[in-house]
Amino acid sequence: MQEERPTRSDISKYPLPAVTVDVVIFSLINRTLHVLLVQRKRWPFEGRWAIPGGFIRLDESLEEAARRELEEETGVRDVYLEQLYTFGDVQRDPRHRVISVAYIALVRADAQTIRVSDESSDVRWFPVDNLPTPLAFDHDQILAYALSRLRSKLEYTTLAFQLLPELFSILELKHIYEQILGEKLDKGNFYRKIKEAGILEETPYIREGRGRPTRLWRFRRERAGDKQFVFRWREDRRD
Amino acid sequence: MQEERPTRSDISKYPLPAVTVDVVIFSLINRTLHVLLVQRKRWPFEGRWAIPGGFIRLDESLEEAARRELEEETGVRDVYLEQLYTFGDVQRDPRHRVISVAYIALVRADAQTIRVSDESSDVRWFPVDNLPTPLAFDHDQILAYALSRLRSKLEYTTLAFQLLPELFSILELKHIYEQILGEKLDKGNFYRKIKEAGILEETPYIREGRGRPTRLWRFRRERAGDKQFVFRWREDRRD
DNA sequence: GTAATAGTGTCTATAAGACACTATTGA
DNA sequence: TCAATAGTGTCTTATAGACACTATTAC
Repeated sequence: MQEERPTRSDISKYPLPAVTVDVVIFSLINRTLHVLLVQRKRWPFEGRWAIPGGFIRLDESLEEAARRELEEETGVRDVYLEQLYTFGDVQRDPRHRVISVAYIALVRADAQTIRVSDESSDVRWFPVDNLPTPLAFDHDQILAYALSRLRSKLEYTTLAFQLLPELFSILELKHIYEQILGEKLDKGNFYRKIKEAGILEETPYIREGRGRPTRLWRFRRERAGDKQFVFRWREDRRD
Repeated sequence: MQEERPTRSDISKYPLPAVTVDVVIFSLINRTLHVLLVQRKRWPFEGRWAIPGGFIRLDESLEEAARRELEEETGVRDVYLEQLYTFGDVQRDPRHRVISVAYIALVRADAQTIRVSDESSDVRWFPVDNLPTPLAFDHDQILAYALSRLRSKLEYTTLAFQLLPELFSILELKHIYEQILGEKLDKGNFYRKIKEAGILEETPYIREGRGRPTRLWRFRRERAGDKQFVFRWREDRRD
């Protein structure tokens, strides 16, 4: 397929790749981090599970395409959405040259309803530590990268709040951090640090449970946008 | 342009966007951070400066395309290259729908030679704090993002070494950090921290200058890959 | 009382920042 | 000698981590 390098003025003369948007959708289900996958009906990789996605339309931006996919799969709007990476190996789709712009979405616990599209035979949430591997295409790689990005961003952003309901206890928040980071955190240090950060707002609500009732808190959105906010747990991060 | 959502099986029936790879090429020239820009010959944005880039070929991966662009513009191979972000707003190119996968490249000081292609009337290095704005397309935005990524990654990676020659003094390294971070660093603290990090290897070489001669060091590549290496200067980063 | 969960206090080791000091060259 | 640049030492303060302790509920 050797050819003269096309200039920007004669786009239409040259063969074009297809562009898809794939969305790795995370949510917390039963206090465990899950990811939404769809099962493929058709060749190639029929029967295998895949990250939901689809072709981009010419009249929508990449992020609009990602939001559309997300809503088609989960019926959810207004979620946290972030571009992850663009995957473009020549052979990643056996049919055509397909370049995939991958996004990460965080869906609030319990907010989601799942729809099954006509392209996939099933749609299901999987715990991230028990995935139906191997996935279709290069989706194992995409998902692994999404998880690693999630872990590292958790340490210096308020991303964890995107997974929680409006009101939550501090120990629930700690539990999310432990889920995503995959390690135990010290309770006292967590209390200290989250309170010093000043990003939580106390509410008058109390939730009763088995032991001592727990205070509920709310995320202070206005503070999260402050320039200096960092909530770091470990020093050894590298994206 | 409403249409039925295409499935992965009938790619060819639907209109496709074009995909380009743009490479933001940084280098240190006279101890100052510069970026390589090309001046456009043709409509649109003729006369304006732009980030070098070009269309992707169907037989090369995204990174291969970026390396090819880089070599076409600078003649340089074996440089640090990292995918930055994919820009896909509908109206970013007035002629067609064009999706651009942007890369960052770091070219060693003094290694580069510039070539002028037939598409641009001029190619030139610009100091990052004195750019010929506005640039063509959405390239102001791409460049601003590239700079911010460079700044934040500098704090937790060994990226700065990619800009230095094989042998360098510790104060030269400090100078790069200051250039990219845009702030002064304490000399004593810099010496302490860089030495404790264990990523520099002393060489027997000494360079003479105006004042006291200075010891030259080498970057220990093997240590840079170690799992725990971090070289952080500030705590307030956010990508 | 005990089990269960929520929440606080405190000690210590380490790292960051400020900044003063010493060292080695050329003119 | 001084100017110029290279390099070291030390004090203070902020923070992370470990971990023991107290608090409030149901039974």
